[in-house]
Amino acid sequence: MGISEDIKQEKFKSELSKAIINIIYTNGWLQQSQVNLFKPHGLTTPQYNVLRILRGQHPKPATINLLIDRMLDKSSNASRIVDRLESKGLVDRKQCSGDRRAVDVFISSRGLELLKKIDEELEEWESGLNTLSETDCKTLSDLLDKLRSKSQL
Amino acid sequence: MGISEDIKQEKFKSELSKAIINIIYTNGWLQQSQVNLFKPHGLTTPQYNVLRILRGQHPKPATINLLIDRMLDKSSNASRIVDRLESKGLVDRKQCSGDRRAVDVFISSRGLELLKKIDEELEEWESGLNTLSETDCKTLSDLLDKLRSKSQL
DNA sequence: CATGCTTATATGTCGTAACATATAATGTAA
DNA sequence: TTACATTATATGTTACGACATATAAGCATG
Repeated sequence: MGISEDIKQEKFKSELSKAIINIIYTNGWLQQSQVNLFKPHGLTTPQYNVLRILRGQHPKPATINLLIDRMLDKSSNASRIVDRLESKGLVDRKQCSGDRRAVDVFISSRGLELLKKIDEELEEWESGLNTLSETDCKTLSDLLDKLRSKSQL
Repeated sequence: MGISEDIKQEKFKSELSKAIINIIYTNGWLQQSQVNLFKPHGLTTPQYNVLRILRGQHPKPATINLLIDRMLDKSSNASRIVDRLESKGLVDRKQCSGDRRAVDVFISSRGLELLKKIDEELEEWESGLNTLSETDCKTLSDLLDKLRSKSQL
């Protein structure tokens, strides 16, 4: 049971090409299982990530700019993601006192509760992923680092 | 230069958690560099993938259903992706003779030319990624397979 | 053949990424 | 202080994934 069976492709152009396809496929597999975890709680992955950043700041607020900085995929859509969290009552938005251009975003108590519940499930989820030893994990991380290192892209 | 520096996070909950974040980050890094390659040619990644499937069938057509089957991320949006390829003159759509519900999609000669050009660039791109040995690539693929194996997700 | 089920495709909605532009507040330099 | 650039956020557009529904054609069973 490897990538070959999973995507029903026997031959690959090279070992590198196979490894790259495997990274992309494994990423999809990971993301999908997280989506399945968030969905019953009415959250998307980006919404969960924003909530987590806000909890990291709690009880201090975060500006939209701070959210953009911290979101791994730095998009300029933080504003709309906060819109949706706000309409679900998971965050509050107030005009920033110091800078009237900026907006202070706070996680609400409902947001904190939801996050707590989800994070317990995430904990279980990760402990279900026990197929790799510590050494395996380190090797995997090192190889990924190496793949990205000093290549001319 | 590893994932720690890249995402500016020193501590991770576990080696597994670090490896997972590394997979997601590396995936983004790979996807982005492919997007940069396709963009000058006016193609998105899904559009490129559909074109490649069509070339695999050439000179036979593919139905929308076949495209859905082969697209790694099996969405039901093949129809709209073909719309966009058609409006760029890269594919042709004809009603299927045998089954009037189905549609035969063909890659056009312009589509074939474009794909040829892009694939030369992809070749160069992959050969720029020469930081991993054959053995490294195999180990990496094996570890990813192992991560996905018989876990209870 | 008529009825109903299934299949192939298309279309509509929502949330998102990526990108461009708009607006208002702030900072700066003459 | 006025004019201009910059910053923070919001909004608009396009393409997409995921999902639901619509429509038309084929199939199957009576």
